[in-house]
Amino acid sequence: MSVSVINYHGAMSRWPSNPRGRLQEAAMELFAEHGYDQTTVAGIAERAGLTERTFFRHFSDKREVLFSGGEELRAMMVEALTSAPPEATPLGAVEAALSAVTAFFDERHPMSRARQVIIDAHSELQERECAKMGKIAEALAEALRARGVPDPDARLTADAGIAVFRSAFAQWVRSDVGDMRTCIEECFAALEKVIAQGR
Amino acid sequence: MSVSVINYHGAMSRWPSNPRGRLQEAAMELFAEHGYDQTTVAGIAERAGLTERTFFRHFSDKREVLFSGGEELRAMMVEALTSAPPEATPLGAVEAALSAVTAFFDERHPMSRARQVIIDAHSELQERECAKMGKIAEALAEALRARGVPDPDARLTADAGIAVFRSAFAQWVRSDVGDMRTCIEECFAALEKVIAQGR
DNA sequence: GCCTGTGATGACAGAGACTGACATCAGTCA
DNA sequence: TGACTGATGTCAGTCTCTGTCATCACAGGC
Repeated sequence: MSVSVINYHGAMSRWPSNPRGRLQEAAMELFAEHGYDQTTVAGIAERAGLTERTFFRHFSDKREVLFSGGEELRAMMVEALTSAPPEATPLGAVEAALSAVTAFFDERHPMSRARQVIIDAHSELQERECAKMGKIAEALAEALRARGVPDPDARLTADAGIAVFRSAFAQWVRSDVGDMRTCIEECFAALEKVIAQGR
Repeated sequence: MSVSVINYHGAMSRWPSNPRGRLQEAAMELFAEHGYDQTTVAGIAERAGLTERTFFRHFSDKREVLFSGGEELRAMMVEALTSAPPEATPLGAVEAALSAVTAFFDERHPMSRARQVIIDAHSELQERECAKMGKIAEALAEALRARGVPDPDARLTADAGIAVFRSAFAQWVRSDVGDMRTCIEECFAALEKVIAQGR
């Protein structure tokens, strides 16, 4: 293979710059065109002008190419929860964490929708998404514990927040307006309502 | 290979009876002895007196050998939710679903603990467990919709129930008494408390 | 301008998960 | 007795993922 492109140093190089991004782009395209399991890692790498081995240096496995943004999201939420005012209730702190990422989503509405279509079509990918949400919930619970909220309250509040997030995201990704903040507010209110109704 | 055992018809057979159970047992043993990723499917099959190919006829993948009980659990919960009195609140119906499986767990405390040790040691398995919980949540949400609860309430109530279940299970599996009903009741109360505290 | 890392990549081999196709065997039923 | 069925074995093959080593571009010191 012999490719010549301007790399991130502005110099000529045999290798294209931003290999991660190129791999993600190639993967999205191929998953959308032929489906997740009809796409091989070798095929993704080839379209990105790289090799299979290099793919696995950038992503721990085939699914991860669709999910590597998750760490950033988690970090934003944990940061917001941690820096919420000390007098905030556990649920208030979780609300702050959710509010902190609304802009992140609103900026990515079309991409999120395309990505969700792919995920919805393959249970392997749904599994990974579920796991990512679980990791975020665990991180939020840990951040609540650091604020002095004991278990099981910390875990329950974090899980409730993630439940709100999931419902809000489902609503947001289907809608055309793409206002994540409103979706979150509505789902928060709905959760409070169904709990207040009692059992 | 030539094995002679009394099969489930009471007759002599070349094949041991209950191949599924034998595979599950062999897998639990090997996972506990050598760890999940140090154990090969061929190794599990060999200990069960079967072949790798037969393993994959009984379980869709390597992880599933630890999780095939999940469908039973889901069915019990959906059944209980569906047959809850029509006047029950959404949260009340979900509580009925959780109550319906407490005995199931109390009967399996030592086995659940051994299984959890294995799962906690491997993120691949945690991912599958998370996905199974997600499937149950989806099934409960669907059962709530069938009772006339619209989204996002149905989804949120189901997710809240699963959050309670997860916290309760974590508490139960660590405790020595093994009273799942009490754990669920406590976590339910804790959830209601943190939500009532407001944001 | 040369020399020497250092980091990213390619090339290659191999283990292990999983699938498809076909053969075999035990039990069943006509 | 013979055909049928269901569960299994056998074998070949694809794909995911890993370890190892060679190569190349770039950076920094001399």
